[in-house]
Amino acid sequence: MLAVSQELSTTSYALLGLLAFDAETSRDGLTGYELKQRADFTLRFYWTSPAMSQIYSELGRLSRAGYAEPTSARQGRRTTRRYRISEAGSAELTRWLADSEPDFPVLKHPVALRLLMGRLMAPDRLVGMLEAYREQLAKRRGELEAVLAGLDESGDTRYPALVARWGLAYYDAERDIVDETLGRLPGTAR
Amino acid sequence: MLAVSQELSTTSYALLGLLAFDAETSRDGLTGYELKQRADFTLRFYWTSPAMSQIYSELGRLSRAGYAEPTSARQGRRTTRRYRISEAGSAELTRWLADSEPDFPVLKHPVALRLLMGRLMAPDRLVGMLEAYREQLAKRRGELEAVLAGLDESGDTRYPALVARWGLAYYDAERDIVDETLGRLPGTAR
DNA sequence: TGTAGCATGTAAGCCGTTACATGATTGA
DNA sequence: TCAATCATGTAACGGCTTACATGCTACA
Repeated sequence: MLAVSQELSTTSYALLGLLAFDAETSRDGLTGYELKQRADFTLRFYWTSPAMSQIYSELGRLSRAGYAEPTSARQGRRTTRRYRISEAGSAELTRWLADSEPDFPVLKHPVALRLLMGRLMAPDRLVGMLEAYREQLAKRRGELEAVLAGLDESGDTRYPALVARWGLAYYDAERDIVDETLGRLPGTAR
Repeated sequence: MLAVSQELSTTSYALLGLLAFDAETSRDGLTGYELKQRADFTLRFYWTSPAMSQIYSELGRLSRAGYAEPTSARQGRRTTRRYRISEAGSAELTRWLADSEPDFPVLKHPVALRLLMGRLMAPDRLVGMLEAYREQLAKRRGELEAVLAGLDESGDTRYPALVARWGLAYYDAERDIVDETLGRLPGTAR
């Protein structure tokens, strides 16, 4: 397909990046389903892991733009498609990384938002909310640690490992802030 | 208007929270324009500051739900509307804070996303990107510090102040992580 | 035999943005 | 008198989610 040079969304580039990484180790490419699994292991922590339906529509978009190449395989009356990054796709991804200026991160923090209105909450509810968040953080941290354990910090996954360490440090910082906030909460003698 | 009890979006509740806070100090309520300014001072750091057009549509929604009360004032051939939170709005906000479980925060981090694909970037471009981010962080931190300076840490703005400290600690942690990452980058003897 | 995991897709709809259109007030 | 700021809204559209529909494969 013809690539009418229109910028893709960041999520599209993120998925293209997963295809690019896969191309280095595998020959066959990825199915939409597999791509979703990779996204759950990486993108989820620093971006978003798109819904399955979006994965499929992005793969369609990338194909139409000529950045991904599908190979179809029949099985029964169903088609399984595997997608590989194309030459044009590699070039475009590299160009995007070289040219585009990253926006400042966007944080949507429902816990901090509620704390902002802490005056309208019962004190113990506030404490409970922060403690629940602390637990969720610990769980997330564990998941990310498991991801890091599967990465080679000096091989071809050195950058993903660097980002995983970033994430771990972020979760640790959040935990510390939660603890400090709990200590500063009025009426808590913790 | 009749309140058909349907949950609002988090952004709606955030704006309702700003109206609730205003009600404690002022009598007249806020215009959409003023609400946007409040959002830029608070919500921006932990959530998002909605576009003007969304502010107006949310105010319409809150009015229709009976959670906000507009007072119209003619001036020339134009109408200026001020919105106050209603009794029902206060009740609903309190209910939401008491009942709803906050989702885990969502972070969309374009810098970390690009670092993930660091292999495909020129080393000095990568360093430049991180240094630029470091500067943006310092700027944001300054803005938030200015906000905190206008808050009373033991009065009725104690919770906003708590959240501002949270934000400052977060920016500091990010700065530290950037520095550490720069040190771990291959080929940099910093 | 039935259910869990692999696999693909469409439709409807919400949230939020940018672009556009308009007008009032204040001060340089 | 011109620009900036205050002020309100509509239209078009993109990104993303949930709900829904469908089918294959392995295994308990």
